[in-house]
Parts: sequence; C-alpha cells; structure tokens
Amino acid sequence: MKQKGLRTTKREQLIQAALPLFAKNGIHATGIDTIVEHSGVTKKTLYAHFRSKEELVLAALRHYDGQFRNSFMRQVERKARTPKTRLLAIFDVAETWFSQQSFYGCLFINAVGEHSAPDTSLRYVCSDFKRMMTEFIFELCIKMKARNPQQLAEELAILLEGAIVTAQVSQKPNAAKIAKRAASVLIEKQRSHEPHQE
Amino acid sequence: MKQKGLRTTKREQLIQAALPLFAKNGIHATGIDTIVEHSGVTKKTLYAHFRSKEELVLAALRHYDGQFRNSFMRQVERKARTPKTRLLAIFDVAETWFSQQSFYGCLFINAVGEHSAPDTSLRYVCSDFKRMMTEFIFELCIKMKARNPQQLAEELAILLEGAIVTAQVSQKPNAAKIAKRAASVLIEKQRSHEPHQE
DNA sequence: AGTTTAGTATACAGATCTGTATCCTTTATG
DNA sequence: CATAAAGGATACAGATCTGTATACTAAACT
Repeated sequence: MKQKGLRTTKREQLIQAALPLFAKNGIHATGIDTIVEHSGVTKKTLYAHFRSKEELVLAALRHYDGQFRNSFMRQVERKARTPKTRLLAIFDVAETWFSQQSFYGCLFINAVGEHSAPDTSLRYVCSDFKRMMTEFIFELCIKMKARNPQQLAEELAILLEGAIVTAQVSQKPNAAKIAKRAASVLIEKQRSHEPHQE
Repeated sequence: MKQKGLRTTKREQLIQAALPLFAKNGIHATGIDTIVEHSGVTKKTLYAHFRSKEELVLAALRHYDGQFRNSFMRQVERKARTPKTRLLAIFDVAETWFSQQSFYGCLFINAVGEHSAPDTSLRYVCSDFKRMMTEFIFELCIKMKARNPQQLAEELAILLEGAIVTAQVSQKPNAAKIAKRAASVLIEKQRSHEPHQE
C-alpha cells in the first residue's frame, strides 16, 4: 500500500496541472489529454483517481478554493492590523493578484460563465467560495463596529467582484485602486464615532 | 439578387439563434450543429454567411453589443430625467435584467472568461463594450457636475460589474439594490454644492 | 520469494466538432 | 421562359474529446 499524504500524490499532481489550464483556457476548452501531458501522469492513472472529467474539475475547484482563500486572507492580515485598514488592504492584495501575468480573472466566475445549470455541485462550490469571501469581509466589518456590517460587507464584496472583472476584461489592474477609493468612502460612512480602541 | 435588409435576413436569423445559446451554454460548448438546428437554416447557408464559427461569434457579439447598450440606455433615460437620478436608475434597470430567467450574466464577461488570449478581435469587442458603458456613465457624471467625474464613473462602473457577477454567481438579483445604495453614497460624496438647475 | 497494487505506454471505441461536398429545390430577375 | 443565385437536406472528411482496454513494469507488503 502506498503512503497517502506523504510528498505529492498523483491526485495532487493532476489537480496542480489542471488548475492553470482551466484558468487560462477555460474548462470546456481544456481536454483530458492536455491535462495528462502537463501532469506527467498517464490517462489511466487519472481515471483511477477521478471517475470523470467533471470529478476532476470539482476536485480542482475545491482545492483552489481552500488554497486561494487561505493565501488571500493571510496576505490581508499581514498587510494591516486593524479591521478598518485590513478592509482596505483587501484591495491592495487584489491589485498584486491582478498584476500577475498568470491572472485570468476569478476561476469561479469563469466556471459559472461556462456552466449555467443551477443546483449543481460546481455551482455550489463557486457560490460557496463567494459566500465565504463575503463572510471574511463581514467579520472585519463587525470588528470595526460598522453601523450596518452586513450591508457594508455586501457592498465591499461587490466592489471586489467588480474590480476583478474590470481588471480581467479591460486589462486594468488599477481597477483595484479605484475600488479601494470607493471602499474607503463607504467605510467612512459607516464609521462609529466611538473612541479608537487601538 | 436577393433584397438585403428587407425582413429578416438569414444572417440575422443565425445571430439571433446563436446568441441565447452562447449566453446559456457558453461559446465553446455551443456547436455549429446546435446553432443550425435552432436557426431553421442549414449548415451550408451558415458557412455562406460566415467563414468560420469565430466569425459568427464575433458578428453575434457585435450585434448584441449595439442591441444591449441601446436598450439599456433607453430604459435608464426613460426611468429618470436628471443626471443624478439616471445614475441611480442604472441599478434599477440592472435589477430587472438580473431577474429575467434568461439571465446568465454578462455575455462579454463570460466570453472573456473563455478566451484569455489578449489582442484578439473578440477581446476588443468585449473591452470596447465595457468602455462604452463606462462612457455612458461618465457623461452622466459630467452632467451632474461631479467633482471628479472620471473617478466617479469608474467607481460606478465597477459597482455595476460587481452586481452583475454577484447576481450571476450567487443568484441574488438584489445585488443591484446593494450596489445602488453604495452608488448613492459615492454620488452624494461628489455632489457639487451649487444650486439645483432643475 | 511471491502476490498484489499502482503506474506507464499506447491503442482504441464511440461520440462530437468544424468545415466541405453533393445533389436537389426554390426563387428572383433579365 | 430561362438562367443563375440562394437555400435545403444530407453525407462525409478529419480532427478532437471522453473514457476504456491491453500489455508491460516497478514497487510494496506478507
């Protein structure tokens, strides 16, 4: 029996090979053969780990979900210390993301664009990703004692989505800066006039 | 010689059949045969009017570009009369758009998600659509005498994009309402304190 | 040592996709 | 009327896609 979880498994190799292909070329346009070539693994092994392409797509999206959110949130928390500045730092982290040459927009937005059928596993993974990103923002809004944290969180989440899409479609990484400015206005508007706590 | 431009041409039939399929299933997932079936036209006629699938895609996107912007702007102008209220009306029009059961997000955003290669005709059509939508917003910002109309226009455009994507991915048409509230805050912040002119 | 398991390499079946060719029918216009 | 253009119906060529089958190899555990 092979040791599972030590080093990189074939499963992970396949996911790591598939993700950039899905991001760059889309899911439908990425064939199994292409994934196999980039993974250094044979087609038979792929189908030993995943029952179908759809299963591989789901596993890849779920993997990316955890990976991306963890990395994104850590970067935000490293860049700033107070809730308010962290909310603004979101857009700084976004800008460095947009500026990478491997930036092809949000994987989940693009996946939904290719899969309109509702109530599918793929759609749940995508909407859940967005829900958890919004929750991350929401908790920062709570901590900064916003007057209406739910509303502010949803507004900032929409600004972030808009910045992503604008950076992608119009190839303007500085959409993040514009969104940040708008965010600061919205945040100030919800600022409680209590004494600073830190 | 057939009369061109009278009644509906075969060309237009094909485009009108292709557009909802591209919107619902994506471009790569929509085959020529499917378009042919829905158009009531044969494959030979399709290739008599378009040299390739890519040409048909481009023609369909360009057609939709004009059609959508015209309809959208007219609705905004019918819903409100002053520049400021028209800027807000954008999000009301967006909400009725999001609420249609045939809403599958923005065709151009989805198209870019499937076609990452830059400097292609398809990408130009998509980014030009977004540029012209932003220009429409920009002119309203000028007319309402915003302090920094360029900045306000870009902020509102990002809010609109974010609302579209949120309505699509999370299936929340009321993302438009949230974006509208944020927009009103940003607009008020840029309001010139001159006497009303109407 | 021997057996099982995971993996490689490769061929292949069946479906689907783009684009072309063939043959026939309709229709418009000189 | 006659001729040419447009279109319908359908088959097909060649490529690609998903998923499976076959044959061989390397490694692990008993």
